[in-house]
Amino acid sequence: MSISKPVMKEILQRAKNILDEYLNDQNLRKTSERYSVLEEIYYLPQDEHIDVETLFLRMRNKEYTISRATVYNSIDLLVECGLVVKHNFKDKNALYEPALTYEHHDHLVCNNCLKIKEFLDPSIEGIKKRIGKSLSSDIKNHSLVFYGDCTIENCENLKRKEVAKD
Amino acid sequence: MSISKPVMKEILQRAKNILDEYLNDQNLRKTSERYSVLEEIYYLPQDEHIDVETLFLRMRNKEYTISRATVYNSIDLLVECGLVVKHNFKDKNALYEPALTYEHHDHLVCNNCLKIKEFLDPSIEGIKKRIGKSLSSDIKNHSLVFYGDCTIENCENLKRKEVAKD
DNA sequence: GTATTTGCAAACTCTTTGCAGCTTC
DNA sequence: GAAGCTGCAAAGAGTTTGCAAATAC
Repeated sequence: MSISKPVMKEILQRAKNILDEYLNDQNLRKTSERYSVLEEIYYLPQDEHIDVETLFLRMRNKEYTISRATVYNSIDLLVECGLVVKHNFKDKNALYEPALTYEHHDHLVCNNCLKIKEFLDPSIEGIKKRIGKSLSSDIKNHSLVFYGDCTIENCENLKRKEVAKD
Repeated sequence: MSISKPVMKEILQRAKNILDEYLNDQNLRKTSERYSVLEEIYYLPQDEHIDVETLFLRMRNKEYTISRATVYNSIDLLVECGLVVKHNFKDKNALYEPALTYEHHDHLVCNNCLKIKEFLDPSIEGIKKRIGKSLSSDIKNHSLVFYGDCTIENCENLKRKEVAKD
């Protein structure tokens, strides 16, 4: 399920090529910031998603001297050209992940520890087809999120701790 | 598919009873604001969803003298006790709808006119069961949203208009 | 009567905007 | 060199918080 480093590099290269092409087509400039943000997001391990602030701080702690505004701008551009996926999970900031790395997948969020797991179930495609037909829509993409309680593992109940009053 | 007025009243009454019970159980107070917000949300026609600001203004334009903060508080409480559902559609404010009125359903958002349609497809339950088992989670609820382009009707391309530069 | 809830305004968080200076083409 | 992009700080939008006054129990 996880991806080896050489394969990872290859995927990142593919992503950069797509970005090249997109920037060319749209007559936009190839700034180093745009490629850095792309890289940073593509280096995320599976099951990990990142918000703008964390990404900004992480890049600042490295050699980059990027600004928050540029992170926002670049990330929007990457979402637009389909290289990055944006998620709006319930009661969380917007979270981002690479679009090309892992097969298309959906998400399960634990109500207690807030951990996010990924899964894949092909029958969602059937629903998509049926509904697209019956509601006259050319369905381009979807977001499927399950919310539940971990039944095994050390689920930490972060949320409950937060809410606890004493 | 739509609900007659007498049935509507009955559903609202049922919602109020559940709220009564919840407030009793939690030792919270039965304030008129909480019931007014519930009512206002339950009066929404099908396919309509409301955000906090619109709800606040709508109530202010009626006989109510509710504050924004109270709308936020009440609505959170109603979500907690399961009477109201909160949605985080892509690039939209949080939107709310009644939980008891129509059968559980999912949503299709048009990428262009931003209209929201509702649909029902039972096979989502199968996916839920399978994934809950394989990822060891007691899945309580889900959010399924399709994003597409209307293929018929007068789809107004609101979004494209907004983005247009000339 | 006491504790909770409300209303208001101020604070906070996340995101966008305006603009001078820098970079890409 | 012109247009686009960046960085910064300030502004905006949506939401939360603190506190005095009002209300439920």
